Amino acid sequence: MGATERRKREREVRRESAIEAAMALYDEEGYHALTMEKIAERSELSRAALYLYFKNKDEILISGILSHAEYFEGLLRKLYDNRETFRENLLENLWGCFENFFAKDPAAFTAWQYLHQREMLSNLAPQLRALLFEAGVKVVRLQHRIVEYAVEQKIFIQCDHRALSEVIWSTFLGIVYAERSKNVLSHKDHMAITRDTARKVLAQGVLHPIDAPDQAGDNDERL
Amino acid sequence: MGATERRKREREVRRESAIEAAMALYDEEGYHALTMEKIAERSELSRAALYLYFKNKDEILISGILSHAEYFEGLLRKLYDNRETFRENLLENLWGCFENFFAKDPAAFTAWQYLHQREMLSNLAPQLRALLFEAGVKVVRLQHRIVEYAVEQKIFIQCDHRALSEVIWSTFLGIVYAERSKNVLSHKDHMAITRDTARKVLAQGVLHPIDAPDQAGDNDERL
Amino acid sequence: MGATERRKREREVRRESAIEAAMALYDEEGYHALTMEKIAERSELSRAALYLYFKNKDEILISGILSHAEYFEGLLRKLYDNRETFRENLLENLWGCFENFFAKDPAAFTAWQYLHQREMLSNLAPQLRALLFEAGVKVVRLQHRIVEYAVEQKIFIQCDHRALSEVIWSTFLGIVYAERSKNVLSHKDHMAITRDTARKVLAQGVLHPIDAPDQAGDNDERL
Amino acid sequence: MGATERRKREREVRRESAIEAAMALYDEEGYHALTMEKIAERSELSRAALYLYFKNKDEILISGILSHAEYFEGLLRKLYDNRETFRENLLENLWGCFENFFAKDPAAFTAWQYLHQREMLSNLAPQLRALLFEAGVKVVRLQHRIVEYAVEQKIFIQCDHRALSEVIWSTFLGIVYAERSKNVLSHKDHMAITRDTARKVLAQGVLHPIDAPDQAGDNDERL
DNA sequence: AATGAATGAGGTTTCATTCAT
DNA sequence: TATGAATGAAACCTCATTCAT
Repeated sequence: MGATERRKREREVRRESAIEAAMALYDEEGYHALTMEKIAERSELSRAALYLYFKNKDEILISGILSHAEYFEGLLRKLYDNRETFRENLLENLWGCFENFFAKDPAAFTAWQYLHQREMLSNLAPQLRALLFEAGVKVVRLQHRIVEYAVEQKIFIQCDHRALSEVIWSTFLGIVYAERSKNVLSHKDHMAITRDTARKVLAQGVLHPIDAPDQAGDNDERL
Repeated sequence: MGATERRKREREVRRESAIEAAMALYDEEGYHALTMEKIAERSELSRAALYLYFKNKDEILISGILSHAEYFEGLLRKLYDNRETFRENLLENLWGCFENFFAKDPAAFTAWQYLHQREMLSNLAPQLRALLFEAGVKVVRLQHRIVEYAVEQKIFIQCDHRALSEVIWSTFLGIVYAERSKNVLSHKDHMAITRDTARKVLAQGVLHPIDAPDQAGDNDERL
Repeated sequence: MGATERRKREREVRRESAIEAAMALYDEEGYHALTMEKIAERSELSRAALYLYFKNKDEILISGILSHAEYFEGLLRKLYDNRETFRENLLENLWGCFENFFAKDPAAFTAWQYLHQREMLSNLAPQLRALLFEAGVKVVRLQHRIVEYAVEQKIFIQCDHRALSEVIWSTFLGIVYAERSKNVLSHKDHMAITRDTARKVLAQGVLHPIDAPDQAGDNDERL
Repeated sequence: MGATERRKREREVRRESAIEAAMALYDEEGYHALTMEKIAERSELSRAALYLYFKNKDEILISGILSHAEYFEGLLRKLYDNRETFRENLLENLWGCFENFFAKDPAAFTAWQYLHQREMLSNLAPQLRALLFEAGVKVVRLQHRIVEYAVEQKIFIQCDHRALSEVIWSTFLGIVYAERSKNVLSHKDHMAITRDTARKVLAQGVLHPIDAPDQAGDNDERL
């Protein structure tokens, strides 16, 4: 029994190490350069062993993504459950969820988004596609409900709440992608400024102008 | 002479058709599923013929991307050259450039952004990487200069112009990526609303509040 | 343990069989007709399996050549170490080394010489080129030292020892090449006579005529 | 008529330039790296044009070789016809023929020998093989007859004349091959010494020692 | 449970040769 | 006569996955 337990634990450890390896490789070289051999080497497992823990290559990446998504879902749920407490800070905190989601594992974040793209989903095995899809729906719904509340409460500007929800997410997503291609011009140190600017711009654009006169000057404090 | 001319024209046509095929396939199945065989089949050329027009697979995609980028650069340059005319409409028009860039060939737009990602650039042949990089630098610089002007002229909010430039671009980029993954939840018809909302939010967030009291109400008209 | 050992042995056997196949094919059809498919077929391995044992095509051939070269080096070293014992028989024994080197694996001998040609070396992957080059330098040096000793000791004629060394080798090499093109005219049975004649001529040309009067008559016995 | 003549001449010029290109490439990169494209480029003809002058790739090389062989045959024939005049100088002059054959076009010489190898001959189209074979037989026969005469006349040592003929040729051939692989160790300037040594050794080994006492000292003058 | 070995399927690229003009 | 264009055939190599042990 103790032995069975230990076995299970060990199994989990190895699964985890495979996932980590896959994610790191995805981050460094991209999806199309991911090979079982590299994953095996990096995780110090044999290539064949990977098939003991995962049905196929995609499952490795997707396993990692899904557990990461659960974490994200947890963050959003907590925010939603306490929506009444946060009120004016809802945008700030939603943005914080995204940052958190990203910061915890940037590669998993990117992979999550990457695999959700139409053309990637369509290439996946149906079963994996379904899993990913479901997870996506869950977090999007949750996020929409948060924004819906904020719009109803006139905390955010008045408009279609789903659209607004997408816009907030997109702003964050765009920043991440832009950073991902910014050996092109900007400097590392510039990224922090960019993100900050994004938050500011978004706050000014999204938050309902309760006290119009104050707006311009106060932005920093609100978000 | 006519013959030589016709030959050249035909050659161009076939190059074009290969590029189109590659782009369409990229759009449908993603970079990693792109094969010479599929490109050949789709463009009704033989696999070997493709090598008459391009040195290798990546060059096909990148050729398409670069000519598309030139178009984009043209748009931005025109905007920059006429920046004094546009003034208050600079944001609207910059966003319009992005929309235009995207609308003209969504697949090429996506490929452009995709290949600019760190891990993709690093996997490219050095020569192709250089081409792509250069093209990227050009448009980014141009865009930065436009925003720089708008910030100086107090048309946009006061802040680091490069950061603001990235934010505007990121917002658009994020929208595109979000749409690209939205079999997940939203409907086609919803996308229009989302984009519109993005423009609105961005305008409110970016444009300098000249007449603070009017601001909230006027946004719709301005952008 | 036994299993690991057996695995290793099996691995060695298959490597060997691939090398043999490659060498036989080289012998029959020449370097430029060598293909992985043929090697695979002949060695009863799959094409992919060959890549388990060797990095690429050339490595197969060169592996065979190098181990063959080591054998040759061993022969030369033994001769050099016992040079004082052999003395008058040094030429005979040097020639014997060549014969031995050749006889043990004629195809490997030919391949060795073939790949050492300028134009072939320059087409090889740098790493393989280096290996081959090194091996070449080793045996040439050793051979030069043997001849150097014989010249110093006035066993061979007085002249630049490196040049003389080359000449002895060249005579043997030339015979091999000539035989290799002698479906042209001669008969198999004629080759033995030719080789014998070569030895005789070389002995008469190279050995120092200590007792001039005896020389002509004694040659046969000496070599 | 003049026109026809001119055409023919032009044709010949282009054939020649193709052959030269092929030979130069063979020399620089080896047989297996020879491509029609490279030949075309170097000879400033189009790839298709090459097929107007030659039936296939091998024919280009072989055409060059054959005309070169005719030159060699001429040299040998002259030597044979004047054998009675040359007598003691027969070896020297035979060696001279070889040197001449080689010096006039080293690449063609090497190609000649290379294609005569068993495995190369067997890969050639039958018709080309026949041509090459015939040419080979011609020169070998001639050379054998020269040596036969010298043996009969007791100018050369007494032994099977065909074997001796091969040995002389082999010595020269071996030198050429050895030089061809001598980036390995020796220096350019060393080659002259080597060749000279070869001549000396061969002379001492082959010429009949008419006046035994003189032999050792006189070698240099005789050859 | 674990893994070294094996491989079929498939990818990119090259090239001798043909053909339409 | 000359050639740009085209391609079938084949080469090298890779990799996800299976299998025997």
